[in-house]
Amino acid sequence: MSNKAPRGTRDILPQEASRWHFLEERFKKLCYIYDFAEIRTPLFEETELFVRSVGEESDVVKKEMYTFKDRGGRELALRPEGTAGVARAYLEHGMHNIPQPVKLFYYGPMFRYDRPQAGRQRQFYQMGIEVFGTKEPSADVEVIKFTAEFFLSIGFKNLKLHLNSVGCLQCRPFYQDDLKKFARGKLSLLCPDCQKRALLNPLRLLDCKAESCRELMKDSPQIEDYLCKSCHGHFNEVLDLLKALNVPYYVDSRLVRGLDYYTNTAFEFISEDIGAQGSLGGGGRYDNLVESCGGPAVPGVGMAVGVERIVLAMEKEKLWPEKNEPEGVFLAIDGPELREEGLVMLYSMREKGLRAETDYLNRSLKAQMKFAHRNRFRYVIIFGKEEKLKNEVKLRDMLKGEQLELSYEKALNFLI
RNA sequence: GUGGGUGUAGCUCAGCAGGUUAGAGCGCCAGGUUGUGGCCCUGGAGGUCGUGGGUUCGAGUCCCAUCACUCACCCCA
Repeated sequence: MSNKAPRGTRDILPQEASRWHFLEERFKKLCYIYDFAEIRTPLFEETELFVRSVGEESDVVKKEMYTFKDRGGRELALRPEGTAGVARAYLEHGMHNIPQPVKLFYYGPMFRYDRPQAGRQRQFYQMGIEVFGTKEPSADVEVIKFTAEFFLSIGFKNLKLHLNSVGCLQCRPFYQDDLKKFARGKLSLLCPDCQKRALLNPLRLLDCKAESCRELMKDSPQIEDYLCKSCHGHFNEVLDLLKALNVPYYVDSRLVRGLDYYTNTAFEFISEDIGAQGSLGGGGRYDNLVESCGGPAVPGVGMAVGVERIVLAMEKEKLWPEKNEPEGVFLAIDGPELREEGLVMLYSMREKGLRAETDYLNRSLKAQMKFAHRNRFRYVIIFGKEEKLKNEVKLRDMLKGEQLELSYEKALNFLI
């Protein structure tokens, strides 16, 4: 026992939790406006689901999953991302047989065993949306536009939308091959990581951070020259629609994503000021995902945003509103013999829906006043011997510093 | 998994080159003010100096290990 939250996890204390509520509310409101319906899937799934969808060779599966065997011998894994579980649920409940597209949103914790750093934890929260059942570029745009609107609605003005197409299963292999060939010629000059990438995951060669590698890869083959006709057309239409909708974007031919299921459109919303892990959210199209989970060939497109990263970035950019105004009533009961009568008042205030609180430690009036002030109550009702004799209470406005004497009933009427 | 930085009170940090009872500010509690918050003053509570070894007459201070935090790589939200 160390009395510490496990590595890579942390507590969201009340002050921060209220910020999370704000984000959740905005997200859910937008989902309602865009007609996405909520789905809640389990926090763990069969390990195999993630292996098949996210990809056997991906880092997420190879080294970041929390896997375990339950008492029945089932191989399970805490979900490292949200899409796979939603796709599984889509299949399991035959949602491919209802009118398409099916638009779902989710919200909750994800788990990846990775070394924590700024904006990266082992348990982190994502809010995401998915559109199943259409290949149309307008669906990609729906998801991107939603994300752009979401970030705008919470105050971001400087996020960059990076956009790319990673092609499909037909055209991507040609590109990957040529990229490999290109890299092979310079293998000895590349950094050790890139030497591995050249063999295993050539697309990753494109976004190496080493300056020397960037220089070497400068003249590498470009994905856009390899996109097949349909991928090319798809991508261009996405771009046209974004233009028409005034969503600014930046075509980043080096943008690749780590989850194997992506096809065609890939995008990320990037913040400049929260350190190395600057992606606040991202997503793309996954036309082979449902099929590779053993279902029919249902196309899809979706995205997820990281709550911790958004909170971080909003702090950096000072997007959080100032402390809220004092509100509610604190009932200062001065004298233990008045407690019973006071509590009746307290609960009657709460019945009326007022934020009402009292002291539970038999503290002095002074201490109670201090507490009311610190805890941002707008009013204090003082109920002591003096008031009891006159059958009155004092109602103090903590903001104005004024107070008046009146009956409790009148005070209550004033407050509600 | 790899590398750098950091771990002293609830929080932010001092602690000089190893030397008696470990400090400050903020916060908390109480009093100054016989019932009234904010400002001011006084007092009080609160510390296994991350943990475990080692060096030394003596370790918060030096060494090693370990854990955690942090930043970066890898990768991603």
